Amino acid sequence: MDIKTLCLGSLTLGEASGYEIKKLFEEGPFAYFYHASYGSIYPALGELLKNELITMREEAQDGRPDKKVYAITPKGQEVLSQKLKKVPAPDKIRSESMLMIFLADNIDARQLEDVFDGYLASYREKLACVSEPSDQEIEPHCQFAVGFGQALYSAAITYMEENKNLLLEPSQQKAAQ
Amino acid sequence: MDIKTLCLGSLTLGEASGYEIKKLFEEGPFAYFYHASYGSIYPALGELLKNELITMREEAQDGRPDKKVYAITPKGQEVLSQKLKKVPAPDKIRSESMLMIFLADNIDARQLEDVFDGYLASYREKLACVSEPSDQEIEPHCQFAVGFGQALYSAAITYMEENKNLLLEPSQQKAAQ
DNA sequence: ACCGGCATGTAACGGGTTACATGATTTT
DNA sequence: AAAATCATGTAACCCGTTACATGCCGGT
Repeated sequence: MDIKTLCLGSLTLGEASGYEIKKLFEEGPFAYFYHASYGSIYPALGELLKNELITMREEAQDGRPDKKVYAITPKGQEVLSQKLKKVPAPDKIRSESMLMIFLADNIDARQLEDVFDGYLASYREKLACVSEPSDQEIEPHCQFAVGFGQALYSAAITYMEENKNLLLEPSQQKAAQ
Repeated sequence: MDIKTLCLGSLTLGEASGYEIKKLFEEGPFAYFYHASYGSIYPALGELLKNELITMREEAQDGRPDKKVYAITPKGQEVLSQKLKKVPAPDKIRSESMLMIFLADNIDARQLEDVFDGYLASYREKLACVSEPSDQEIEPHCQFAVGFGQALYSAAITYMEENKNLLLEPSQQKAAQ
């Protein structure tokens, strides 16, 4: 499952430009399960267009640069359906923040607190972003995805708030076993 | 933060072989925030050894192949501390399962249910794995990491169980807004 | 005057995965 | 007899990120 599939999939939700697709997975409520940079999205759209899996229409905007609006074709729909037929690969996560917390012995307390606070702040931001009411009507399965993100972020925030002491208390009291 | 840093960091927890490091991030309680394959770990260890950031000792075992046990050197400790000084990059997640759920319109109900069930099962497995009591004494910050994983997995499982209907009910009843 | 947001792209570089190769031993 | 686990390693390949390049418009 590569970025081409991601772009194709995004376009089943409606027309969009490369810029908009990027925002969807960088800032939007769906940022928690996938993301991609311009350097992969624009070339992907180029190839999809070449293979006629999508169409492109240039749209002039006032006060802003033109944009290229892409839409999926029937052929693209078919290819997408085919690509989605295989079993999904297991999740791949890479969290440097958690790695640093895990390796906390090797960093000083000051920095550890910075990492912790930054991580917590990032979750609060993500939660806020995923929680802001959308203007559009949301389909049930998108609602499911959004709610899933909310649930995860909330759990993370709560846990971090309640267990900060485990990490940052100088007197490392241990729970009696 | 690359796999070399990961290996170096792992070795601050104690000596280990490449095989053991892989298991730590593939099966162990820390599988949720990072992982790496042999194809990256073995070369990484090779380079670290070449740079004298780690040492290697071959250990014969009965009934099993020999293994190469690596340990971090003072120089390695220094390099690690240095590498951990920068601000951690934001988390990178790639969940094909959630992407498929998000694109549920493009797959048939039967497969969607398979994806859902598989995803839920994988979370249950992970939770079980992260919850099994360790034989070793755990440092507070490792405890924090383990607890974090538990909290996230639990939240995911609960959410999925309670909202399966959002995704799989044929009668897509919507909540009144 | 400058910065941030909108908008599209490219090219080099690197990093890691996948697949292959090998082999002993234990479990089924 | 086959499959799974332990154990190490290599090499090709590919995908994606980073950084660069460009430019307009609106707000401060």
